[in-house]
Amino acid sequence: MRDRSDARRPKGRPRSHEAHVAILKAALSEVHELGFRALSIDSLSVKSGIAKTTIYRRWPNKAAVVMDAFFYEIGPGIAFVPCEKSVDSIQIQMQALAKAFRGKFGPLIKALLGEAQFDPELAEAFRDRWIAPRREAAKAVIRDAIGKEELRSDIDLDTTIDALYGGLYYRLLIGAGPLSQAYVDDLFRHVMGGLRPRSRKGSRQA
Amino acid sequence: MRDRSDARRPKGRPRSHEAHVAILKAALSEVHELGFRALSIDSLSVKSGIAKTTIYRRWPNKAAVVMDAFFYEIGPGIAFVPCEKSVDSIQIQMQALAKAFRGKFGPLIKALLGEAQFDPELAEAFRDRWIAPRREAAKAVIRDAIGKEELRSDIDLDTTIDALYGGLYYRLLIGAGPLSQAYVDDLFRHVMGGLRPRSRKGSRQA
DNA sequence: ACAAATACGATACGGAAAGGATCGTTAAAG
DNA sequence: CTTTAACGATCCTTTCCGTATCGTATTTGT
Repeated sequence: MRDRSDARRPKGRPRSHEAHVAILKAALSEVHELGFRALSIDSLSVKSGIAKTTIYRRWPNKAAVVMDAFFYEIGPGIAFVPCEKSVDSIQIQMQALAKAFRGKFGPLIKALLGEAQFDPELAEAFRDRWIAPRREAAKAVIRDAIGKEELRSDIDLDTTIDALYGGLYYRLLIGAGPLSQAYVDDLFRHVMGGLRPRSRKGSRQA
Repeated sequence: MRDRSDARRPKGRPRSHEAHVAILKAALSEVHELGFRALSIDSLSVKSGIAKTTIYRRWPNKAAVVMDAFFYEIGPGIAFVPCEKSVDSIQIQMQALAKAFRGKFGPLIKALLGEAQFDPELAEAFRDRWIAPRREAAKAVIRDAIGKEELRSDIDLDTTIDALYGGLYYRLLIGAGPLSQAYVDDLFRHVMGGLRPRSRKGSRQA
């Protein structure tokens, strides 16, 4: 009996999906209750009831497990909701991201980014799977906003994103102040001021 | 014989300054050559010739050692140089910081900030010793700039700093693009646009 | 000169965790 | 019923952490 998928199943015993999910769930509960540092492959093995060797067959280290667990839990993630004014869509998404940072995903993202400072593969995976898709979505919204003349036409998309979101990650990682709703609005307003087209000519920069 | 310092020396054998410096130098060479993760108290002990017990008498863990080593090496750090236009002073300082990030201090700061995600005491020390002094200096310059009407008078100092520097730390820690000179100028211009006083009235935000 | 206080070096120890190796068992395909 | 590959159980080595012990060295106070 073959699977209905087009790629036919390889020969031997297939990997257990139950085991996969059990490990991810164990990773989530451990990382939320005890934190990333206290989590170990050994503890995951005990908690999930899956042998340590099996975990090592699938992931190279605990950071990779937690990364998968993170995406397993967050699913499609924080998306942009369309608004009449595209800049509103950006602001709302920034608030949603900040809210996620304040909630249970904050410590998780902090841990993954912290660990990524020592693990190039983890860093690349984080960029590819978390950062890049959101940046692409943001670019589309910014392009829309430029098209509607809500933003200046001469801005650089990547720099714009960095200016808007840099402060959020800065506060998350450095903790120089709360990631409150008011702060996000402040940050948005401060940066936005320079991104809008000048309503009058003059005041050109050097 | 008592020291010339006003606070009289305590009774017993004083701590060895040579040992102190030897450990910091060993920490620097290890962290630059092998990286933070490969460094251990044991390896520091071997490299410096100082007993492990002595190291533990002075620092709680390797992160604290590396933190002290970092400040030992960077000394007064990256300061603001006065300019005729205060905003130029900010831009120059941002370039200097980015240059430090690109150089040998980049990996060091990455490691300290990465580790700080798991070590609240380290995070606090990093904020108090690295972040806070620079933010204070930046605030003084921004106040000057506001006084000279190079910047709007209604901006918030903290938010302004976050908007300007958030992108730099974002790129350092997430690595979504190079920290090039051109990037820093771009970031500065993008954010600055909204921080300058409007030369004409109108275009007020909601 | 001598006692008290304290740092230093050497050594040993127990524990946690990483990461790999072995091997008998189990679930699929042909 | 054979082949293939995953699984679970177990063992192992290595590294590092952090602490404890103890004899030695250096300083202050009397």
